[in-house]
Amino acid sequence: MTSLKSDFLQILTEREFIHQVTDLEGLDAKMATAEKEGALSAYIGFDCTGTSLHVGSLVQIMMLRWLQKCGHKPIVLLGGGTTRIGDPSGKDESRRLLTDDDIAQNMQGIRTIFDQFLTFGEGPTDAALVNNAEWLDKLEYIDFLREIGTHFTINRMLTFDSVKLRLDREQPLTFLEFNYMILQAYDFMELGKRYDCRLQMGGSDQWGNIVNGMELGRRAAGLSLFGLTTPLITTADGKKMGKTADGAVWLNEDSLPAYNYWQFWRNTQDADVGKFLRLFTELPLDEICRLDALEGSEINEAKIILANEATKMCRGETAAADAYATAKETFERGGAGSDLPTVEIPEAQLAEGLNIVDLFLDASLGASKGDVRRLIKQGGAKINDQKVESAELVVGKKDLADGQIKLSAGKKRHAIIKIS
RNA sequence: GGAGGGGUGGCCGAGCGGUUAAAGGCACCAGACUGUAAAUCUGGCCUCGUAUGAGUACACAGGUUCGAAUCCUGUCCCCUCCA
Repeated sequence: MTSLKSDFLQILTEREFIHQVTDLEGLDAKMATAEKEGALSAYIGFDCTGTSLHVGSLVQIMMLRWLQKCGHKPIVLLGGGTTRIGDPSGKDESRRLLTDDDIAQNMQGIRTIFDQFLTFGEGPTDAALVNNAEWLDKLEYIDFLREIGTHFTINRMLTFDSVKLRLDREQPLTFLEFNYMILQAYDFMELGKRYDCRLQMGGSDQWGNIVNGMELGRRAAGLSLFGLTTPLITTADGKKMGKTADGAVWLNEDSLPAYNYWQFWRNTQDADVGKFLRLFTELPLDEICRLDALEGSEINEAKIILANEATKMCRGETAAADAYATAKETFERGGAGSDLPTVEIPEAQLAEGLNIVDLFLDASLGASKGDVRRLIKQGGAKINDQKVESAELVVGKKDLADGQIKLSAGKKRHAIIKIS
């Protein structure tokens, strides 16, 4: 592999962040100069379709973080404007339109995530958070068409995957959605003009959109722009990363408690440990190399480090430490750590006695009564680490140990019952 | 506009009058083995009931029949071919 002159691209390459780059040498030269003489600005756009982002966006966020570390300026572009349209890329049907209130609320949630990963401010390498509604909402239709629309041919737009997918399947693609790519291209140009932003990064599905933006920037504003995409991150068994059966792995504490976030990383399969350490932690590569080489049960050490590092970055030092302590207490000593999900029930109710099945349901350790009964029948239900033998069991105050009751469903799911 | 095919459980997909809560696969849950891996094996996987059982369910609404996912009628949606 050729060695790169810029720290940023060197790191990204070594850690396997890069899928495609429009002009690697050109960009490398530019970044290398910028690293000596002043920051280069680069941006990644994020949709505001939910109140949080999930692990799928973490690769992009990590790139922005590295960018900042290497002395450049990361720009987080929130799609306050474009989310009003909805990106058709990779979707075979239209999404329902979000209301402006939804979008505003989603932006609020997403913003807090970036505060964890980046340093914002006014300085040359401080991150900036920009909302594309700032310029998109103000567009005048005819002016826009004359200024921007002339640079796009329908012939070319029809060749884009996002469009082709719909047309091939005879799924409707509305004119509204058809415009998405133009607006994203316009974003890039606008950021180039306003913030001297030269590089757009994104997932591999954004390649087309990014290239469009570069071309528009060149034609309409004479800017020389660059694009870079990351590969789609999959797990060793070929699944899209970050989607578990219970749903997405969210980055916001409100959507997913730190303990669960930690557990997600801790449960990484062996084959993915090295890859994840490279992408989602900032440990030095030789350290990662050492950890990745661990075999047998020793690799668990690497998984713990992965979980600690990833959680620290996303949720902060304390949250990571608590999650780790709880995991240690629960799994290594068979106790009950304080970070486990806790449910409070009134003292009177417990004094009367509660059926074990209902208790499990209250603690969200089962989907239905039948589900909990099955669990008990198969020997997966435990109360204070004692196997529950019968679904008839009535739980009362006598079961309190240290003022709480520990329930377990299988080896990994635990909950604490406390008196309110 | 014309002709044909189809809509089944989280997904894929069999069934085409009774033995069908519905084969098989995937996903998921538990157990065993382990390392809170992976792979494998075992059991489970609509709801309620300890259970014999009951209630819902095969796009939707009606009908035929002792009995319907299976037959008929209407409605909605999808696909393929022709114009």
